[in-house]
Amino acid sequence: MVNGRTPSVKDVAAAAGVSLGTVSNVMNRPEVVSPTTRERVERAMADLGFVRNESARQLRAGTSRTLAYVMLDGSNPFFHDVAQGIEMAAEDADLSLFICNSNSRAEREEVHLDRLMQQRVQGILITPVNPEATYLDDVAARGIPVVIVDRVHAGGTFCSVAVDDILGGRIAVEHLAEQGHTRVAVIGGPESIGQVRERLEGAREIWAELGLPPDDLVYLPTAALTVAEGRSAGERLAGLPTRRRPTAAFCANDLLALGLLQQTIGSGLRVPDDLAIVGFDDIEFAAAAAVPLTSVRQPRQELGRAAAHLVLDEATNPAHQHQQLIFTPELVARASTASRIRSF
Amino acid sequence: MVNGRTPSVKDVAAAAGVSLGTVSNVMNRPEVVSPTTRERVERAMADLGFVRNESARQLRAGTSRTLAYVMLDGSNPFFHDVAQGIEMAAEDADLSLFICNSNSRAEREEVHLDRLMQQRVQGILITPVNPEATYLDDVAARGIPVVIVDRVHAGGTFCSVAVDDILGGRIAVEHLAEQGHTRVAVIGGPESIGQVRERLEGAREIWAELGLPPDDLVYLPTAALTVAEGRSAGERLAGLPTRRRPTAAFCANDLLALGLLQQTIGSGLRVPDDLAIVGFDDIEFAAAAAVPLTSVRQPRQELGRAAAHLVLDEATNPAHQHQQLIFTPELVARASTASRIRSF
DNA sequence: GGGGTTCGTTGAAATGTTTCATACGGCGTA
DNA sequence: TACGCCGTATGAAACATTTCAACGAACCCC
Repeated sequence: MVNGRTPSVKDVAAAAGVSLGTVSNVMNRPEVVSPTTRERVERAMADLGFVRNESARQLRAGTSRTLAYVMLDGSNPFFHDVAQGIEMAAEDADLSLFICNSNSRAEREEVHLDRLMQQRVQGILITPVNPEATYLDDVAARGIPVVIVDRVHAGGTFCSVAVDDILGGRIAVEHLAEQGHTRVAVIGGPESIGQVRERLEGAREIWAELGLPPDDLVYLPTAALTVAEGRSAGERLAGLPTRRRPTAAFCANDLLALGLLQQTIGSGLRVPDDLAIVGFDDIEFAAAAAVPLTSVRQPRQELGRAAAHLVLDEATNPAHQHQQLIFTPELVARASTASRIRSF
Repeated sequence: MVNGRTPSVKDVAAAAGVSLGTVSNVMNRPEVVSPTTRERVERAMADLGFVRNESARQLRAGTSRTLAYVMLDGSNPFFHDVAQGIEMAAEDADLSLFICNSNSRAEREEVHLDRLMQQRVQGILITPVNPEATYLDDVAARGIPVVIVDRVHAGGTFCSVAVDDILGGRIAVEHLAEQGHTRVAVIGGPESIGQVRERLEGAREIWAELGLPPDDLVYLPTAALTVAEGRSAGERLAGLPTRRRPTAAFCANDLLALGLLQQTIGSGLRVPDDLAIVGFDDIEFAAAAAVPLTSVRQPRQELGRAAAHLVLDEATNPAHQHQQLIFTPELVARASTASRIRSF
């Protein structure tokens, strides 16, 4: 403790009667220092309550021990599962993970990136508001490895890890068609979000391939991917004339689907009998809904883990090559789409 | 950019034809430098792509621009809402927030704290595995402000922000009793978690005060506060002989309640008619459940915000006094406990 | 025209660590 | 005995920034 100031290596060295360099060696190359002095130094550190100053270490070493993840929406559990995957990989590499949340606002994202660059983080994982934003290129240009998570960068100038969202949309709607639905709602928005665009696109693709009339795939746009917007979409759905009303809905994510589910049941309709519902992401709460939700599963933690490995490779391997990892989504069928023709 | 190295103030100074100190002034005291030189320096910074090195700044200044929150369970949305409250307060103070997750493991918590001390964060907010752990005292002893979130420290040597969990347990069970329930399950665990202990304690207290027989308050312990454990508790509940089976359940948090809700509905029983359910925390998914969940609301974001203010006060105000802030929980009644005697 | 004041800029010191070339002492070998 | 070697320990330099005392120039007032 000494006179109020937090002790430095210098204080430890003085207390142990050795030089600065030796104290540093005890911390970084314990094998080169003799057991007796090492013990003496360690005791001095304990006595003084010495804590290494990471800023000084980093300044000298030029490298930090942190990774960062800038997530798109902190209120969506999906991103926390991704973060957990990153965290595990970071832990294995003995790194800390700095988690930021842009809340889907580009200017917030930019502020975070700026700070992270100042911190000289080893690498940045990001689910960007817009993967083509030029400030992402600026970050990469400064030599900081950047990996896009849950999106693909058109230019291919970053690594990226994503799920095939078009395929995800396809299998969701194909599943509904297989259950005999011939009038289906697709719910999601805003279309400025790439994931949304592609999931809807996949839905339309397969609908056309199945030879079903385009008008029977009803698009209900939403302003965000939230539970509240899901409820509101449910109200609009209920307001449609019976002849036009879909018997099934594909939502662009699980939050929407949960909101829709709630609104539907609350208004006295039955799921799946009156309305079948498919979500996307397969967050934990999807399975836990009162009517367990059919959903398109993304390998959430795996996504994060893979992204972390890519960013570390770029940071440490001079021969690193950018790659675009695409995972395959998988339909998890649950009660919310249980067949209406069960006895067949 | 220059020769591969990232440019420093020195490079900027050379490019702008001024001294080191002037560049620093442009960044930290723009008002003292003349408009023309300032503009010249700013252009040089932009041209070179200069990014201030935060480690060096921090080393010299002795103070970081970060707060940290060590949360107890990253899979519980409650803690993310708390984090969001902290984040907003941090943003107002122009600080970054470092979020860590101990996953309820004390050794992980200790590792995080160690790293945060090395980073010289301005303050640490923590929902600890055990508020009496000695390593928390060690952190405080090194002069880093520590605030306990969602728990109260017995010794009162830290600030803390919490909700009155005993009261929360009381109002939950009182609500059920008011609805006419005379046999109630209380579900939660492990009891090593202080929040759980107190919520159960409050339940027992009010039960006794209402003069109801202790045996009719049935305790079902769980191994964790998760959805899966909630389901498992539901199975045990269903397995009880009809005469002994409670008509209502109070769960120590919403995840348990959601699991219980799902299991109950899945097994063909109706909520609230066959089983009324009260949760705790009032996370967003509580309202969004297919049968909207009655829950004891904690002011989640407010908790985080208040904690952040306390930690900042301790960091900056020499006259700081430790305080224990206790918020009052509030019952939010929804369909999962809608009265069985509605027509009265 | 000299003394004082203000404004803008400078240069050096200081922060806590790591690294690296160097020094030292003891020991085995020629 | 001289030499080289090995295992340890040392001290100084370097990292990028901030801060602060000091300095020069311009200006104002008697």
